[in-house]
Amino acid sequence: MKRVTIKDLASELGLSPSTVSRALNGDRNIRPGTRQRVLEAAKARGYKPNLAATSMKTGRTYTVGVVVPEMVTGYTIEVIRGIQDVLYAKGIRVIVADSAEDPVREKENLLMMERFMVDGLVFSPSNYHENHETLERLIREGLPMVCFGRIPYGIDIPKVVVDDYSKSFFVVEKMILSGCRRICHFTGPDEVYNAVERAKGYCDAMAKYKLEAIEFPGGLGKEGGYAAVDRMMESGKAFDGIYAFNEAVAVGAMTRLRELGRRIPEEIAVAAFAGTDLSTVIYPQLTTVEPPMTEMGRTTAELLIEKIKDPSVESRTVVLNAEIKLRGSTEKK
Amino acid sequence: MKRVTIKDLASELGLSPSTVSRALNGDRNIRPGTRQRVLEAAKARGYKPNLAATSMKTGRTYTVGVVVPEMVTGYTIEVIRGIQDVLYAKGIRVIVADSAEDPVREKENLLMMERFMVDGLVFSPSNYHENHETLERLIREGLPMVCFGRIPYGIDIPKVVVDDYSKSFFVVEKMILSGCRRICHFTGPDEVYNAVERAKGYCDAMAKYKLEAIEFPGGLGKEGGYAAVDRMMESGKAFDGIYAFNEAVAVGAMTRLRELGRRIPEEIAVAAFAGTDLSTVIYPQLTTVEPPMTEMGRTTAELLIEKIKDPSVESRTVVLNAEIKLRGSTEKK
DNA sequence: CTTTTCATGAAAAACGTTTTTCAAAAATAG
DNA sequence: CTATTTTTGAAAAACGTTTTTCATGAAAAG
Repeated sequence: MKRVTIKDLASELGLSPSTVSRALNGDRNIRPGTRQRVLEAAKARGYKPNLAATSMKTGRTYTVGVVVPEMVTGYTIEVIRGIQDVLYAKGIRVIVADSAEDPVREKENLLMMERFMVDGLVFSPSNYHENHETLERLIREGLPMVCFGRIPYGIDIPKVVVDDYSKSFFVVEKMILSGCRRICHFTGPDEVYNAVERAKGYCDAMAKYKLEAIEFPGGLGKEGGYAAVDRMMESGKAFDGIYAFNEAVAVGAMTRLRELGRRIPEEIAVAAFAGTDLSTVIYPQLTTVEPPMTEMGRTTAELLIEKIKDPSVESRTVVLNAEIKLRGSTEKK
Repeated sequence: MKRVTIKDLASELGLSPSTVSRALNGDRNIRPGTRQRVLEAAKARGYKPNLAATSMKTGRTYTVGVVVPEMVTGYTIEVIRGIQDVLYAKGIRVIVADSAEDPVREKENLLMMERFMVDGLVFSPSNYHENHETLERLIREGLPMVCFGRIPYGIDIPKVVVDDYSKSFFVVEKMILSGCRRICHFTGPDEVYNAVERAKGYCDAMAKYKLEAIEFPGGLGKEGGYAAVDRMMESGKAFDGIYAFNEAVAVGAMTRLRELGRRIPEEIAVAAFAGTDLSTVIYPQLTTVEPPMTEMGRTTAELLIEKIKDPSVESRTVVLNAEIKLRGSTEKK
């Protein structure tokens, strides 16, 4: 089942391949009648351009890469869907690779995207300082790149983020206003930009109300949250609230709290940044700060397209609004 | 930052491009010393083959498409990771598109993959009878294709599945043996192959113990499970067990049961097919039948590679073993 | 030595486009 | 009508590979 080429169309219509190419690409140096004939024949014969040939000629591959630190939380998936929405609509192939929170794999992924000759790259680093050389080399060599969510440190690059700091501040403040006094923070890894910002927001909110800020490392996943509860207990201090780096940590914490017979939110309230569907399927439902994931993906893709079209555009940072969703884990009835 | 080509290497080494190509591709008509020199120069100059040019010549794009009915459950993501594991290791680009359970989008996705000139396609249909014409055309035109999980009806194609029927049978039997007598089934959509199989397994298990099989439509998501509980209540019959088509349906059901004050598993036990991480973060933890997702993805990818290499191989069906995980939602302490 | 075989590498064609250059035809101006 | 401009489309080159064909020189055989 051989694919029909531009030459086939040309000989069928008694035209030259160049004329057919012109007609197909909307070049204006062509008689409307001729264009019409070509377009009809193309449709009739089911002509589909050979992307490889087009790539060869134009130097573009019509492919972009997406490298993300993980792919298992609903969070990232939603962002990816947003990216795909925009790019697929433009006929651009999207290749996603997941670094599994491992900088070594992340580097491999970046190099793979380079081998794949992507026209541009969406990158969300596993942490903010690893793989800088690779990153800088790629940018220096002219690969258009946009970051979202987690971002690297000290690199001038377009990015799409939410305001981790102030949203953290506000959600902690809400907890305080609803009666919590001894709130601790289960932090994310130090190497994650957002973790640092969220911790700052927490500390400043506590400071505003002259409350003591206490942190326990919570990591990225539920195991971390689970363990952090134990460390919290061992500290000997009494707490009536936990603000977790993310949803998974919060869920792990809640599991442990339940095992220990603590009632949520009566004895201890729980809130977290970055909620997905998971927040509403657990009980009690989790109070969260929810970034607009799909929109984030869409915006990221648009920024990238902009950058691919004109690599000299300055690196914009788009800050999207995250919504605070108060739910059962902090709201006593 | 121009990319170095085979020609650059050739002129640098005083060889012809063809010789360089030979050396790079392990052709044996070349003196070991020459090959060595070429390989070293390639490494030194950072030569990376232009994939578009290679495609052009070989007719392969080194790209495969993956079309899945949804991408939000951990289920599909894990399978995708398995697929990526295998294909990325072989330098093949993986392009994933999500049909959002919509046959119209699904068709668009299939056509998009065709435009993208994928070398092969992994396909998991949203339901078993839509888009048959497109599917059959693609296969007829020689596109290598493998299905996993959900499968289309009446099409001879390699596939990777688990034994929905017997696993359903066994898990329902376990519920019966642990004391349940009045188990109902929250079914998946009739158009999904697996839903039909799972329902059969349920019915046959009930029949074996001379128990009445009663079904309520549960759909694909938690909303369906939530609503099904209400329909179950309205039926006026008393139930002490729910076997749900999938995890999301079970979770929806459990949410509603909790609202109604029913204790799980004491008053009513719950189990479901296809568990992810979600099963263990809810309370009580959910008894599930867990297909080996990543392995499923890996096997699917291997079958596809086989089919791409030799399109004439017969269509194998690989049945993987799913594990029954008994957890708190059925096990009374 | 000559002839035959073999190893090695050069030359050139090809893949399907896009794009530049150019020539012919048509339209306009004088 | 001729001269000039504009429109239209053909021809050919190019993108970076792979692959086929061919020529050369060296080694082996006679």
